[in-house]
Amino acid sequence: MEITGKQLAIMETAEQLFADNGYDGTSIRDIAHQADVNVAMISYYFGSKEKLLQAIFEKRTELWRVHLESMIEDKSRSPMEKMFVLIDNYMQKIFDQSCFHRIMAQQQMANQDSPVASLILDTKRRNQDLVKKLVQQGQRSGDFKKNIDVPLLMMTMMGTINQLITTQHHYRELNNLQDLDDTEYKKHIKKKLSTHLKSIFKAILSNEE
Amino acid sequence: MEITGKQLAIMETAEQLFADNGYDGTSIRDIAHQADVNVAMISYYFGSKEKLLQAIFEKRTELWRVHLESMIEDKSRSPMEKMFVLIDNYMQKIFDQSCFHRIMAQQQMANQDSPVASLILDTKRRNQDLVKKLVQQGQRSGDFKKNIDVPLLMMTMMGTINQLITTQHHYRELNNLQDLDDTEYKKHIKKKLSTHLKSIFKAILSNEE
DNA sequence: AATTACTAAACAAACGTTTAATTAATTTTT
DNA sequence: AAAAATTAATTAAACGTTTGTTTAGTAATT
Repeated sequence: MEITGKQLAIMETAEQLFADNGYDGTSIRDIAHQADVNVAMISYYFGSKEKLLQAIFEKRTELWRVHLESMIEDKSRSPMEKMFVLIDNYMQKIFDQSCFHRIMAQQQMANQDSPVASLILDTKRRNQDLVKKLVQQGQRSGDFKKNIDVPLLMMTMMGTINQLITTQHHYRELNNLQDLDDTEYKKHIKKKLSTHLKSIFKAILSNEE
Repeated sequence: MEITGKQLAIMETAEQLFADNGYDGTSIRDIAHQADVNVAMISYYFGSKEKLLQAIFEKRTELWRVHLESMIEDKSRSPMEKMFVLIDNYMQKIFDQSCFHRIMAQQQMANQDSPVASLILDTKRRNQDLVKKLVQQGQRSGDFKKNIDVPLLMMTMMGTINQLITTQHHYRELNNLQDLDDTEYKKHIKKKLSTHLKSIFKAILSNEE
């Protein structure tokens, strides 16, 4: 099924509204109005509200996987370098798709099983396996320590970035950065966060005494 | 206003349902049914659905503040020890009130200003100020490094714990820990997380080369 | 006797979805 | 290439539920 302009407009509008007001806090009429389409078009194109959410998830999770796999198998970088690339890639992805990421955060918080819930779990499982592979590479080459808790490491990376993305508006106010414009602010916080995470990873992973 | 048994039942039920299904995903009738009270009682006692949420927030944020303040002024502990106590206290609090914490997470994710939104922001600002104070103590005594980004440090602590709490059910499955019973599992993960966070904090804060 | 706690029923508004009718685009037939 | 037939896109209105809240009346407590 090819995606027309109108379908894309619906999906993008829905993404923003779901992120800001939650899935249940957003009505079909809200979306239709903001995307400037008739209410019936959403059922017509996607079938239902939930299937619209699914469509958004499928579109967003499509490309991410392949990217990660090839990066890990890259022979030209050291394990620690790869880990740093991973951090920057993950950050970039989430900054670029912050609305979608916020939807994902609220969906995985909900304690109910839905089509998207299992989609999220699958993605996470795959990602964790890949990172585990990368950690093992580093351990074999002697670059990394022996006892690494991969799930906890992932939790720190994802959790820290997540915390920043989900509470951006708070962070800015808490640190008196309102005078910076949006792009300036984003650049600033990205640089800071990247350095921060890398130093944490180095401290946890690195074998130097 | 004193809280009767029935009001408490409503608040506790609401807390769990809000956490599991989201605020908008939970209806007044859901709460009334599960708490075994008449639908009208919720409006009668709390005024509205939103005021019920506010009541839950006020009850939960009441005691936390005083506790933190006295802990930081404690002269018998070193700055690093205090930081470790802070980590354990924060973890304990969130584990004990995981439902409430999940509600808070979804509320601070929403990009809209509500009574609870400003309540959250206030609490965060206060907490961050207190931690900043503690960091300065450590810097004056020479225990901590000079350049510490307090907001980022907080983000890592809260983010990591948050990530664990909001995705507990995932974590358990991802690490094949289903055979452990609930209390056993909680004990296990708490111990792990505590060590993990402390080693991160030590790496970031400590002045030893 | 008067206030408080509680209930079942009703309220209007909003919800996601469907229907039936109309317009636009595409394909088939002349 | 023009006309007719067919399919797809779009609309306004209506559907039946569910939503949060209120009302008017009853039972319990003070």
